[in-house]
Amino acid sequence: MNKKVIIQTLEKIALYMELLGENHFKVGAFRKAANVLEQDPRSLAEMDDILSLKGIGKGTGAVIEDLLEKGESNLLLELQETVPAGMIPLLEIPGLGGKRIAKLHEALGIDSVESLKAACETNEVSKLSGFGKKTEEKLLSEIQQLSERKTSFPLWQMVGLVGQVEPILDEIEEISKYSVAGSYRRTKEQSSDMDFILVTDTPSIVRDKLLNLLPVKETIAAGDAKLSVTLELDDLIDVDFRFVTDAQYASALHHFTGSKDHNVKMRQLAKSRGEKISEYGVEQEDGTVLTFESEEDFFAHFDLPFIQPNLRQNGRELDRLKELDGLVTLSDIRGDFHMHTTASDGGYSIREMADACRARGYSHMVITDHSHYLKVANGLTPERLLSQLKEIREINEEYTDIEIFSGTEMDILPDGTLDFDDDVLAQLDFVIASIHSSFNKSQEKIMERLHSAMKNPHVDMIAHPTGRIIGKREGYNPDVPQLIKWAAQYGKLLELNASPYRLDLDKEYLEMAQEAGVSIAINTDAHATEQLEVMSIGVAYAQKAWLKKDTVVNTWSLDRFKREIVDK
DNA sequence: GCCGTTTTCGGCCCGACTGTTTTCAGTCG
Repeated sequence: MNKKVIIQTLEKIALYMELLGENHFKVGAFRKAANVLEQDPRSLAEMDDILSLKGIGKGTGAVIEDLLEKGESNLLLELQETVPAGMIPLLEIPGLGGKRIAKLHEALGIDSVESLKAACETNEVSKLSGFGKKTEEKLLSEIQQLSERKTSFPLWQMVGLVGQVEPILDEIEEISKYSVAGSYRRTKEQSSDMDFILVTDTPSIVRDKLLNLLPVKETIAAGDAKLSVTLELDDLIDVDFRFVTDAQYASALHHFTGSKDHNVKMRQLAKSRGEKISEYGVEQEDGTVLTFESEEDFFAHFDLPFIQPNLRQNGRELDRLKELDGLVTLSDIRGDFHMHTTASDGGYSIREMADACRARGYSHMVITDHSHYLKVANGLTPERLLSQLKEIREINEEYTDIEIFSGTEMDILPDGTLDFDDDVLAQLDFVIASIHSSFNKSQEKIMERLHSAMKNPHVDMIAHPTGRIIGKREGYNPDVPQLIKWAAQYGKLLELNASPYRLDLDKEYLEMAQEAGVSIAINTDAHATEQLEVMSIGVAYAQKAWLKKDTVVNTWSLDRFKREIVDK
């Protein structure tokens, strides 16, 4: 038995109970128990006190004991007999929750999306009390859209979608100030929708202008406090606009930035002090509502330091306040060690990349074009690489304010060999090894390839270690914990690729790597000068993983980088 | 279902909006 199975079982039980219309606190209790296990860093074998953890009681404890003893849960088996599995997707239909689904099941025997569709079409649903004609029509249209609509948007896509809305907000003069909120503001890998806080004294005017100016496909809700719409941007996406006054802005921004768990924690804290947090401010015991100039002031009111949006995750950030000061920040970054030039598939010359890095105030950088195996990217042959090295040495002489190192992003070939011989690698300052081919081989094979790169004394770093493209492809599924062990053993760096397409390694693994004493390099993998800017996304993501300044190689001084990496 | 340094019962974060109702339940974030 492993912890994942227990967590999944508890979550499944919650799901089935929800479908039965069970009390949502009861449903929540199972979810909470799953969450408690998930948040506990220990493995199952290390947890001798599992049944006495806060949040795990008689009911959830019995499920865990069942699983430990026989590998299955009686409760889940019973639920699965009562509730047809086809009902689970019903929860994805907007407007349907546990109560209504339970009612549909009980009254009309609805047990799947298909049977719900049929019941709507024969107008049986609108005959039920609590359901009406409008609801029936809405359900039909939602079912129609169910398969067509995307439910999550990767960060790289969100950057573009948010960028399509903001210029329209800039146009509306009645909006004095605005900010994007929600999971996008928290640098989440994927978001399901977009949230904006708008400051205005005339919400109804702003609402009407938004409805006119935006590509609205459907209006979900339109009140004086909020407007919810489905927009037809590059994709169909739901967007929430909240209208607040200037005084309410900080509280609203905090509230709608979330995460939900973070907010729950903050509210519990407020409650323990006799206060009440809402999106409009902090209500005192005498009923007066305090508002704040900024989120900083809001946190300060609770004697807390500013907790930046990307750290507002599962609520445990409130227990890690001591770590806040030591986290890596963008201003700590002194260099970028993975970028391409026109020599392979980049868009700019060495000089242009160097000037862009100087403009960012970096003290050092590494040029790392692809190696010859990667034909599609015009990878460099050994000859071209060595001639580039000469060129870099010469250009480097011209600059006094930045040190340009010569490197490569070398392919690890499908058979596990490396794309350059040791005598070539020995001449370079910095060697990245990456997998760009044969993704679909067994994990064992992939690990053999990675191990062969790790063992090579000239290799300094493994780039984008899992090969994932967020929301598009999984990558090559390496055994990352093992990779981290090797990195510690052989003294190699692992990359946090800062591209919003990648964010690879994942934050969970970054935390594990830091724990194991492995140093991380945050790199943009820039193929153009403007892509050097995604460093800020990389750093924000590193903070989500609680990476300390010293863990991140990019914060090291030029001297230390030379000593511990280049001259190693 | 879980929890308790006011509690072993009665809370559990809080508010907006809609549709179906005649004052509110359900859903959502």
